[in-house]
Amino acid sequence: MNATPPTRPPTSLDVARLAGVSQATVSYVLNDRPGARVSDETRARVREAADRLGYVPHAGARTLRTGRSGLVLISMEDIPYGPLAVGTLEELDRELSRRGYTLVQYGARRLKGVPAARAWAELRPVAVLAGAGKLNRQAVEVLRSAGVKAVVALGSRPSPVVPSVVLDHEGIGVMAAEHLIDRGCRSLAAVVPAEDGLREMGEHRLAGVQRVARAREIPLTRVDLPFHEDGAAALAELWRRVDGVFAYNDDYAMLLMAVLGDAGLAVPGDVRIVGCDDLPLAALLRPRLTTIRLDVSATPSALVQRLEEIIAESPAVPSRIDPWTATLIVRESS
Amino acid sequence: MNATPPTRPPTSLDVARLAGVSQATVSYVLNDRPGARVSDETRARVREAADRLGYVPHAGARTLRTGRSGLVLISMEDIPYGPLAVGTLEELDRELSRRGYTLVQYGARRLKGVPAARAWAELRPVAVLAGAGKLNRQAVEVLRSAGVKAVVALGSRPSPVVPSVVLDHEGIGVMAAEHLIDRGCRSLAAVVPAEDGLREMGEHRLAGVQRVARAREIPLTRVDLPFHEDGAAALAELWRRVDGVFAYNDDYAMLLMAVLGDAGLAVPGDVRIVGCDDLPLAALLRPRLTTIRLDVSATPSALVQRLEEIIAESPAVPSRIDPWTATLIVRESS
DNA sequence: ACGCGATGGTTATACGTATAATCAGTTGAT
DNA sequence: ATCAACTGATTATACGTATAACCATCGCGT
Repeated sequence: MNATPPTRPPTSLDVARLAGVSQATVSYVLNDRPGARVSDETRARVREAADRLGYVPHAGARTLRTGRSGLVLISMEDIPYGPLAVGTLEELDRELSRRGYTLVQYGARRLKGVPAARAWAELRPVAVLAGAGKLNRQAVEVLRSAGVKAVVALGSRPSPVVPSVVLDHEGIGVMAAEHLIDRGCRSLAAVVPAEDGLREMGEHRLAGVQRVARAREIPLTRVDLPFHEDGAAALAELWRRVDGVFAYNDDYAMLLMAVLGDAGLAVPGDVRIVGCDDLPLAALLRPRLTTIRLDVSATPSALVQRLEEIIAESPAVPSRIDPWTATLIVRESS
Repeated sequence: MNATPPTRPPTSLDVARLAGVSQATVSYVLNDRPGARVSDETRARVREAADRLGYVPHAGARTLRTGRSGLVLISMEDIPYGPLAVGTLEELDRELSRRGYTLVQYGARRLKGVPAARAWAELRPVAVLAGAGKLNRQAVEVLRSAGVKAVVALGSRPSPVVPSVVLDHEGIGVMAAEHLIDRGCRSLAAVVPAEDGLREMGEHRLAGVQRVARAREIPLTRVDLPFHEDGAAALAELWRRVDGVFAYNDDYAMLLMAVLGDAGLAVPGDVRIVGCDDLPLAALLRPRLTTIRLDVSATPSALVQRLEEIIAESPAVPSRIDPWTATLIVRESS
């Protein structure tokens, strides 16, 4: 059954023997170490031997020897999966590997705080990007003492202890609320998704709406909504008491518009609605959906450059990176 | 600026010194090695010392010593991101870590074949799950010779060389086509998304439709569609020539329904439409959308168990795992 | 003839861990 | 009183790599 007998993977010493040189020479050649004096002929012999054996260096042994791993760890759980995040991640990967780093997504979803930090620290990465929620002071300390140069928080709010990539959900809520109030709304509602992965982001967007509503003295109703027809329909009376809704995103906005239509309420006549994400589909609805578009603001190259600065200085003080900008796109639903 | 001076991370030897024992004892205690005879008192002292120092084992050194890494690598690029995949991945992670493995998503998006395999092999993982497209025979050979026990392909078609997790897009196309023809359609169209991440899956779903259409002698038009209103509207005459469309997924189906409505065509009267994914939103449209729902068929625990079998036997012959089952949900649009 | 700087390598070592092999005490059986 | 068996540790080593330090050979100017 087994195609290959369980033979040991070839090492640099095996390559050396086949090429008739010392192991050190193999290392010098394959790493193209500047300053190493090896003849072109020997270089060729070594490369040839490595090829024939299918030699692949042992990353663990290398990090053990050098003390560095070039690994950049990112925990996925706080990343909102969508074309935006996936695309950015892909470019980030490309850019990092161009500079000799290796981007690796390491779940550890169930862990946070020190246990999560210990799991990451085992790999001796050079940088860790993780949700702000799992990077408390002690966790950062664990990473630091394991030699992690850059600890960067990802989250809706900047971390008080380390540099942060801030996904500014609060700003989205602010933008939506100000628009609705400017349009004349005097009683607002804001949707918070009931789904696990979305709720937290919903809370942060809500917080933005809240801030504006309070400042301009407009009543605000929080609506915890599961993504079902029933959930929204059950709140029929609520929709009669408000004249403006921030629906969290376009999907929920479309759900709401369907329900409101069934309930005999006119959009935007009775209720104004704002979504978020600028889904192509949202522009096709009647009325066309007002939404907030998010664009990546920093090029991956700039992001990685900033990361390298952080690696170099490994600052333990907060600073802020804003990876996207929000733009209001006014259509017909508001 | 630097919070901590660049001091070396603590090693098991540091722990040993603080606890007043040998390094070997530390290893025995912290790994709970059965058969190791260490008094409870010493155990406590070692644990205490490890805690105080914030000791975290060096995964690279451990891998070097033991020859195994417990790392399970999965390449993300061929995974269609959505609630289904993300949820499955999360449970997979949980289940694997329960058994002492570490799931890691390693991009290497830009690479395929041998170069990709070399990048993965450096980490000396115990298993690699990657898109069937990047696992040619030589790549598998590289992984094998680097000690990778289980090589598993992910893709729409089973790999001819290794066990595969088959995301059966073709089956989806078959299901949609048979339904439409059974409903009386005599001229079909199938949408293939023009977006990079989706096109390939679209082609496979199309292949399923094609097979059925050919067998039942029904003409079929392939429609390469970007996700814009314009894209679909530009094909206005096309929609008059067909009476059944498989729209690739619910998003495209909704796009189509909007466009067809504007063009004065009735659904399902003039054109029948089938989507896929069973989005909650799709059930709210008028007419309600007929769709295909995908459910994970194998529990993560069963999947991991199968993976462990593969690790144990490391077979180099194809076999097949079907991670989902498809169910047709007939509503009003067909 | 001699030293001397290149040239083209080699030898030796350390990184942190797991584990086989060994050893010093202590206990218990005869 | 003696030896075997057990307890609770220690010593020594190997894993694969990178790199500092060393060494042999050669060409060449004086």
